[in-house]
Amino acid sequence: MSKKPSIPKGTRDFGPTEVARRNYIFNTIKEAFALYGFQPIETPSFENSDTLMGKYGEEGDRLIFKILNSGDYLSKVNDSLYAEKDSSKITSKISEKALRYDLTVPFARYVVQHQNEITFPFKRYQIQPVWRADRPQKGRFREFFQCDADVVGSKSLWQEIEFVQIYDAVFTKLKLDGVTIKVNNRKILSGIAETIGAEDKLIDFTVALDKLDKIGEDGVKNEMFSKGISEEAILKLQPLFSFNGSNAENLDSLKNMLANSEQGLKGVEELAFIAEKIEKLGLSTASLKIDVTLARGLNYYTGAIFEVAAPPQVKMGSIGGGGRYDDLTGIFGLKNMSGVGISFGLDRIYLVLEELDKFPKTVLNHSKALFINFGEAEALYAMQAIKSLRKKGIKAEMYPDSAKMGKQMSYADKRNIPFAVLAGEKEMEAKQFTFKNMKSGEQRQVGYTELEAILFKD
RNA sequence: GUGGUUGUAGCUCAGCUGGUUAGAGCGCUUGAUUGUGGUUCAAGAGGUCGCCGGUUCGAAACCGGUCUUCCACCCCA
Repeated sequence: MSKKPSIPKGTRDFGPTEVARRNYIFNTIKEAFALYGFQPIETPSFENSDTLMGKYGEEGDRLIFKILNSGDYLSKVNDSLYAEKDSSKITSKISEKALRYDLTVPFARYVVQHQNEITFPFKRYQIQPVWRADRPQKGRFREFFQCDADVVGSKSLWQEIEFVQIYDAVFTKLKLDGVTIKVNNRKILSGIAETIGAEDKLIDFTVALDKLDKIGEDGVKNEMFSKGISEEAILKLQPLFSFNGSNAENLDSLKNMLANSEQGLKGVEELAFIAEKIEKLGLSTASLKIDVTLARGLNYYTGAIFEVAAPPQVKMGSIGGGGRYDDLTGIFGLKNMSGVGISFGLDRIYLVLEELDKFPKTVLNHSKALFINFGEAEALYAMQAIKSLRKKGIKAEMYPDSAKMGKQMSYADKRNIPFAVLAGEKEMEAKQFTFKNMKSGEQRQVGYTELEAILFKD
């Protein structure tokens, strides 16, 4: 027992069924990305620490996995620094690389580094694992996959519209009906903060507002108050708590509320553009909902903010998110490069599809036929047939050992291989095969041509 | 990082307020059935009770630590 090996907290092994199902999701997303004109790139699993550190806030820095330097890394730490026992100061001395925390910042780094080779607007997608030194929880892992698509180099709001359509297309294809694509705009949030005179508290304000679903109206107000937002300012927010009309109605109320904020009105206008065009284009199974409390996510969003909520019957955090960031590459020295992107949370989508039993039954690929092994001469006879079948693209295999027949048959049974093929002395003499349907138990003798025909058809 | 929770056979789990040889179902192996799996029947293998330490005449059970699981908070996909 104690010798049993294990894997680190928050990581998982994937068996054949899980891999098949994950690939099914990956492929669906990839096809959609490609269909909308995105091309794949990949970046290293680890980056230089200074590329990542400071990009996700203080909390983010804590959650980044740092990679210890090679060699005698402690030699660079002088005695006084060591004596101070300040972990963050020492970290920068003993670790210069870190595992990537998301795909957006490495992408920004990529764009800046390759700006002269890239044709803008640049549309890329990227499906790779990311790592967070978080404490695991439902749908939260320390290693998980993100599937991102981003466009840089265009300010057009049509990109936002494209992304809403991609979300709809992917979840429709996955048969996951009833997802809600929530959309908000950072300019609206800033506008509200401006209107109530709490501009300097924008982050605290948005973080608290984002919790409305969870802690309710009073909870949000209390949290804002405890963060130093005045009671008077909180009173002005009252209209926000009764936003349950249609998108158009909500936009109207926002317009009134933000009448004195230029940037707030700009945000309303942007949202209205997106909502109106989506309404005219139509969505298949998803719905678009304006949600002014949507604020979560990274601080670099400057325009649209997206978040996708799973169908209400499953309890799961967001299964996708994204937004526009006018100055993402600015942190790496490339100005005026607007970007907008979305992300699919593969691992969570998996959990949701599993819970709702939405995976197709045929996702797992297995052999069509198992040839029973009766000994060296018979195995060669079988292998010749298998070789021909494989040339036709028919998946077939032979049991590798000349084991007892019962064992070979039960192997076929357990692996859900639908047909068994038996060829011993008698069949070899007659140039035939005994072909058995594992489900019905029927069996009969056939020649190779017929064998191939049946297997090809089924 | 904070609070709670979980760990017993390959898997899912029983195991009383501390008491002698730790159980069940499923799975596995073998046989009934030397060219036939799924059903049935019979027999069998498999556990230093997560790990380390402590209390006790005696610990799977109680205490401490540690790792792990799951959940909530912070934060996030």
